[in-house]
Amino acid sequence: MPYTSDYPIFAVTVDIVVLSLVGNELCALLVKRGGPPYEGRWALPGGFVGPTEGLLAAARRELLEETGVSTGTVALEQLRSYGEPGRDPRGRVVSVAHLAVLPEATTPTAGSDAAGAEWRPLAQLEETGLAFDHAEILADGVERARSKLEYTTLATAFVGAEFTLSELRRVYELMWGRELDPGNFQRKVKHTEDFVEPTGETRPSPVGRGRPAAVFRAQSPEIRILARPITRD
Amino acid sequence: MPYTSDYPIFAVTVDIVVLSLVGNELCALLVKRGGPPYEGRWALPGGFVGPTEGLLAAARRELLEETGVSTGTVALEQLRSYGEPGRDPRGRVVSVAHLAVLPEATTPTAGSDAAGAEWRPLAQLEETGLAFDHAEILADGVERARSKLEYTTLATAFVGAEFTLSELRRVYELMWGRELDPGNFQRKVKHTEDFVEPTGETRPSPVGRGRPAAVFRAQSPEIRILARPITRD
DNA sequence: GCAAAAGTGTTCCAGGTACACCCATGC
DNA sequence: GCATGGGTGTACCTGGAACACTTTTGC
Repeated sequence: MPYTSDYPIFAVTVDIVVLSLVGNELCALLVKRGGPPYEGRWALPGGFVGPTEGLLAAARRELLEETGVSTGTVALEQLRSYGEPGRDPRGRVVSVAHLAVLPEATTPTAGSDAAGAEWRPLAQLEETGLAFDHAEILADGVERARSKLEYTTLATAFVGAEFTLSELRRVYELMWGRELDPGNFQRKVKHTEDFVEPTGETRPSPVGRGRPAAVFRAQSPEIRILARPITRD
Repeated sequence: MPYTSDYPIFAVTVDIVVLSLVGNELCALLVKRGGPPYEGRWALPGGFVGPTEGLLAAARRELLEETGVSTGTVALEQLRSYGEPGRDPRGRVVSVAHLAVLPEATTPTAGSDAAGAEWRPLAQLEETGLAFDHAEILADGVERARSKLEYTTLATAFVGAEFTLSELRRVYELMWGRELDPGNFQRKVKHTEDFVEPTGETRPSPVGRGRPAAVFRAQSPEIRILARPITRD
């Protein structure tokens, strides 16, 4: 009985929807629960917020512990909070969910308290496969990411520091499940201010054939609002 | 010492950014704090979430207690959560902020624990006038509302059940601080599906002169996504 | 040369903007 | 009639969609 309070007691956790495109599939970073409740089930990485720790700081710490990712440069933002009574059998727990987007290269390092962390393709998740209300949180995170591709530079968070416009287009195509016209995409992105800038380098096509592609980098490491959106429709 | 826990203890509150257009000014519903901390300062309505109460339910209850508004029909949604350590001198408090929008007609009824609730014009608020971090929360709420006017039917929440298109246009103009072309606004709104529908009535101009305006109602009481946005620029 | 990916040019069209103009009312 | 706000018509322009076409590579 280490903690006492005059107010109704809540525990506060952070859960993180970590998304990446692995191979040609949208994947979430999930951990297999090593103990009850929901032992053996997949869950979002996350954990309790420390008594003197900020919410975003807690999310950064959990992300670091689960993935080993240097979190300074990572796209990480608050998603929303989930606090229905009964969502956690251990007691009244409010979870402040966050959304993170990582480039494909990132390999999860087995975490501290997690039995194992893995990229799991969203297409293969069963409806009831996730612990707690994490399926709902994950769905909300994916929708937020799909939506932010439209009006922010979030797509650059899915690719490495240097990328071709085909790689960037692939992000949109996989996330939206829809093909985009390569020519129009190229022009649109290049003419949108504060989005990408050319490095001057070129890179041969991964399939061998075809003209080498110009290499770009994000104009800014932070995610910014685009002057004109990349429309989804 | 009525409450104990095995996990770090947090208290969870809801705070509500309640916006309305009163006269020709954007106002927030604020309460004057009747006790410490921040005694005598203006604050957002809100309070502790009950042990078995959902977050949205808590926000609804607080809104009802402060304003007497029947909350079934009100535009109310979660905004985001604020949980920096030190934001509340009483201890570690995470606040799940909500955003509500009310029509001008709404009069606040003096609340239970609030010394007094009043519509306060945002333009006249001093930077440091609000308790806690409520100035930041309020600013985030206003920005969310301004943004949601673009791509949802939120504007209808600022006016009564029946309204003219001039009244609706006034919502955009006041919130965005910019005049819109009356003719183009009219056509745009009428041709946007699932936004407004005519009642068949007309209403004389409030200033006496001029052609009477057709009366409309929201196509749906819920706030919906617009097929094509009302652009802000 | 041929296939394929990168990148450019061009045409067409929907929708927004600006603004002229007509309509319906009070005085 | 005149002022005023409601509402429609219209000409112009911008930006996106579709797609033809050129460029640069590997084989």
